[in-house]
Parts: sequence; C-alpha cells; structure tokens
Amino acid sequence: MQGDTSALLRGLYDALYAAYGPQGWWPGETPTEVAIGAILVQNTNWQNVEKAIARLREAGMLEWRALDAVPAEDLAELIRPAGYYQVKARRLKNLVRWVCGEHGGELEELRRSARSTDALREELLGINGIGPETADSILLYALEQATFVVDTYTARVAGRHGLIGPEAVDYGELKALFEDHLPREIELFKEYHALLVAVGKRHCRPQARCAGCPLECFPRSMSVE
DNA sequence: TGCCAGGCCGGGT
DNA sequence: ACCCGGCATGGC
Repeated sequence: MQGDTSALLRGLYDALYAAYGPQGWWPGETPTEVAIGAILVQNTNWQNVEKAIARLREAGMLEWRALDAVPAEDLAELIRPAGYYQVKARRLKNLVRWVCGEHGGELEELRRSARSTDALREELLGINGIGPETADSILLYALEQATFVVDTYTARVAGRHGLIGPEAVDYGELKALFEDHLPREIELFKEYHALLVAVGKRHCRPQARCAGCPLECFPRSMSVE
C-alpha cells in the first residue's frame, strides 16, 4: 500500500510538472525576504505581499538589524498593503527578536547550525504568530530544511483527488503523507508545494472550474472536497 | 459589487 | 477538543 501512495504522489507531481514546469518559487530573493514574506502572506494575496516587500526594500528594512531597530508602528505602516498590518507587524517583530536575539541576526548562522529540523521547527512554533504553515515555509524556503509545506491549496487538491478522506484535514497528517511517501529532497519539496499552489490557484479555488485541470483525468479524481 | 486571498490567535463552549 | 470572531488591504 505504501508503494501505491508513493506512486500516486509521484504521478501527481509528474502531471503537475508536465503542465506547469519548474516553478522556482521565491526565486532570486534572499532567505530574509522569504521569511518575511512567509508572515506577510498569511491569509493574504501574494500580490499584496509584493507591494509590502517593495516598501520594506525602499525603506532599507529587508535586514534583521534594521527591522529590530524600527518602531513597531512604523513597521506596520510600511507593510500596510499586506493587510492585517497591525498583527503582522507584531508577528514580524517576534520573528526578528528570535533571529536577532539568540541567533546573531543572520539566518545563515541558523541554517548552518547543528540543530535538527525538528528542533528549529519547535522553536519557530514557539513564536507567537508563527503556526505550522509559516514555520514550514521558513524552514523549507529560507533555512533549506527538508520539510513539507501544507496550505489550503494542498488540502483542497488532496481532498479533491482522494489523497485523503472527506474528513477535515489535519495539518500534521497531510504533511506526514507527503514526507513519508516521497524522497526527502529539499528541491522536490519546494517544487511540489509550488506546483500544488499553481494548480490550486487555477483549478481548486471555490469558483474555479475543474475543466482544463492537469489532474482532471488523474486516478480517484471524482471525490469532491 | 462582493468575494476572496499561500493563517493564526484568543476566548468561549 | 473543537468552534468562532477578529484581523485589513487590493484585485478580479
């Protein structure tokens, strides 16, 4: 049965990759930018996040020490286009405090540290404002840890195509499904998540049509949500 | 025009 | 252990 799941997940990936090609998600951006974006994107359109990041760049705020020094209310104003800007400013500050406080203000130091992925994950989850998805996004895309990111699109696609039952999706279960049945390769995890978002945006949004979905003819695709 | 976007927290049952 | 309201802007 494990082989079936592995083959299913692999086939899904191949179908998505054939349709959309490499996504190169969060390309050309520094790990710092990635980590900041992970918080700003919470329940928010990425387009809005780009505006906020552009404002941060203009202000010279894409750097941990600068973020540490700026007053929270100024930071809030800068990231306003991302929405929820008051809470996100607080959450960003919490992350900054973690990076600057005990980790020298550089993600590179963290990335090279001997800590296990699980240890880093627990630390991130201990920060107010960082939940499972934000933590895993930072781990995978900024700290180069082989951890699978689950988001609403992942859940929708998984539900739609029978990877999981009709029951409410548990983050951990879905995460484990991918991690336990795929080779634990960072690049694969990065691309897989990005491809799930790509197909999710086009075909698994509430209004989106299934027609033209590259997974349309995929096995077990008839079950809904 | 309304609905939605790559969550998470805190308080109430 | 769930369930819910709150948080906010900008694009289609």
